[in-house]
Amino acid sequence: MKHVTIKDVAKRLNVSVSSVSRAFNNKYDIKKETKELILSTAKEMGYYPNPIAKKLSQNKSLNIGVVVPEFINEYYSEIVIALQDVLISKGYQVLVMQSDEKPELELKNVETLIHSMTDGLIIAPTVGNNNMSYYLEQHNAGYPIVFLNRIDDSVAASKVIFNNVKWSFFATEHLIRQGYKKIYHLSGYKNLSVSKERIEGFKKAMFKHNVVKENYKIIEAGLLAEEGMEIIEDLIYNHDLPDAFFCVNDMVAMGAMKKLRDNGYSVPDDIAFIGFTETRMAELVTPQLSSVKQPTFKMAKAAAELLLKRIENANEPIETVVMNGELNIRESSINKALD
Amino acid sequence: MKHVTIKDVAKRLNVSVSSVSRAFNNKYDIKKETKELILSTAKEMGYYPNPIAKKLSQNKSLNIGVVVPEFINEYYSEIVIALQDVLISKGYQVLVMQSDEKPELELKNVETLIHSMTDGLIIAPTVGNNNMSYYLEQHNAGYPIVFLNRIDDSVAASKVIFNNVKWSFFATEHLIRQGYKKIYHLSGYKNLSVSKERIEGFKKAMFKHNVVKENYKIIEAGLLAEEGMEIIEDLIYNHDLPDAFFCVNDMVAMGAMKKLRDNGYSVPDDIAFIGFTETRMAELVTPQLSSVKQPTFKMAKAAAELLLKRIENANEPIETVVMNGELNIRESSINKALD
DNA sequence: ATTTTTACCGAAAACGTTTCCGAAAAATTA
DNA sequence: TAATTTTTCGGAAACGTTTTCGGTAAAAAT
Repeated sequence: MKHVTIKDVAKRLNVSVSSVSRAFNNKYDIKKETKELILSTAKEMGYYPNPIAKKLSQNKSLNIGVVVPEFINEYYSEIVIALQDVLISKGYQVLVMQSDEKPELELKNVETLIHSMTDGLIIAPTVGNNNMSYYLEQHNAGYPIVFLNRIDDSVAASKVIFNNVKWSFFATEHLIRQGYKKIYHLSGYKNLSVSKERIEGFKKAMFKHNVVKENYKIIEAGLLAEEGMEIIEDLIYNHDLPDAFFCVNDMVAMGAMKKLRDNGYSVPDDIAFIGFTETRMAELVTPQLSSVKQPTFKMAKAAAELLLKRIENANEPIETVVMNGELNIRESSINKALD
Repeated sequence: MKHVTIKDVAKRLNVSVSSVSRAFNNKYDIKKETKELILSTAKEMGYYPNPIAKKLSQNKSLNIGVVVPEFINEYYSEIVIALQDVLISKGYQVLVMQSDEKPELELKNVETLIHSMTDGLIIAPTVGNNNMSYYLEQHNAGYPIVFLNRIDDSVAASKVIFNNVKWSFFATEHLIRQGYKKIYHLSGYKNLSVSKERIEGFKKAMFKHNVVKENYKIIEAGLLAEEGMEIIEDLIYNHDLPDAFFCVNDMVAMGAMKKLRDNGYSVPDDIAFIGFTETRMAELVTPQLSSVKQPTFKMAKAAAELLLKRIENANEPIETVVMNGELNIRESSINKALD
């Protein structure tokens, strides 16, 4: 596997390497005919510029780091795919790493990526945000970072977030309007900013509609189907079931629904459900699950573009993009008694 | 963002750059004390070797290309995650690209990866395997490639495949043993090798148990839930429903089950189901879906290791690894009439 | 005491590009 | 025709490493 280099094609044509370089990056002065001659014989010789040499010479890695908590679930898979779409089309390579919801691993990954000379970083931080000070330090030292989700509004860096408060408010209000009186929220880990925000939206709806304290409850479940199932087991054991559940995400909702069905309850006739961060499975389960759809692709695209702007111009002002979603009402939250 | 280079630390200590290099790659002769001195002041100065320069100098990119049809579904997400696990731990970076089941895009991705100087490639080829000759040409020219899934046994290259024939035989036989008389197979795209193999296993079971032609059928569905749903619509319209379905994957099975439930059929009482390539959702749907679990992590690990062996030693003989799975029987395929 | 070996280190070439600088050639102007 | 400008190109430095080669000094062997 001997590779053809720029020198080989220069030698073949008796031109200088600079001319060959010029031919490939139509940037500098070069005669049209020589350029075409160079390009055609280069092609014939099977020459492709070595990107590594290019990176070294230009002091740009054209690599971008991405750190997500996981990408086994649809949400972050879609995020990663969308990020790749945008960044690859701009000539970048994308290095994806998972933090696995572990702050130490996340920090290690970020350090690895920074020391690997990535030109910038997009990160969806995990729960323990002790690392944030390090990230901000790097950010302020001029290393471009864009945050995606899971981040407090106060952080002085570019970020793309979903309006969790607003849409969990809408989701909850929808349950109230359907006539459900007793509504529980199965929340995510409470130190996650998205969990906090969804709790806030839930509470807002309760306050607005004057639901009394006895008729709502916030229970910390987690993000996994199993965690939804466990909570339901407890609630059944304690004879403490509401009319409806608003769940932090679809997986928790599906786990909870499953456990209820297995215990003879019917959804939505006995208990209604609405999820969050819609998955494709929402339409495939019975009953179909109502949920809030997030504009994953748009969010990732925005994050990528924000990052590229900061890479190209270090003085680009920081920016916060807040995205909205849509409420998809399906069978699981429709109160037939309303008709 | 000025980076500390090897020269900076050499200058600071009045040693040569070669000594600093030696200190970092404990390969050549260097006195223990000087090495430690260099390492400690390097750390203090915040020096990290520039991997790009290292790659150029060593003529190794330490990059590995991975091409999968998609990674929005669990299966390839897990594959990618497992590949990354192994390869990153060996010091490689992984560049993942999707072919989106489009042969042209796949070819383009592979070319990009090869020209990006990746040290090797792991690929799960998509349907139109017109590209195979190009891949084999590169392979024979000394570029290390390992194939994963979706590939004919005849291809003279290293590969890791799942024993589809055997396990679809087992899955089908399980349905027969449960007493189902009329069994249809919803297959994947017929030009995909995995589809062909699963069809073969299905047929084998039919022949072994002397099921007559009128009592089985192979219907090309695809790989998506929607495609499973469409087929069911047709079958209902034609009053042509069997006792049981063996589906090419869980998504098709879930789509089909959904459509049947919506039309008043009960699973498994009216019609039984078994899927393939188990997903986490199999346990969350009602009834829980029987399926064949593939050892995703093991398969990816094997592929990564095969590739690394070929990268380290070009004369490493090619190897075919055939993996087995497990049959997970759940509610969807249990015939209550049997008791 | 002399020779030989060993341990350690520096100089410099190499990896394959880009890009600055200056010069030759061509085109334009006077 | 001479002078000036513009176009085109080659030489060489630079990017940050690794690694070969050779050399010196110290240690070991004779």
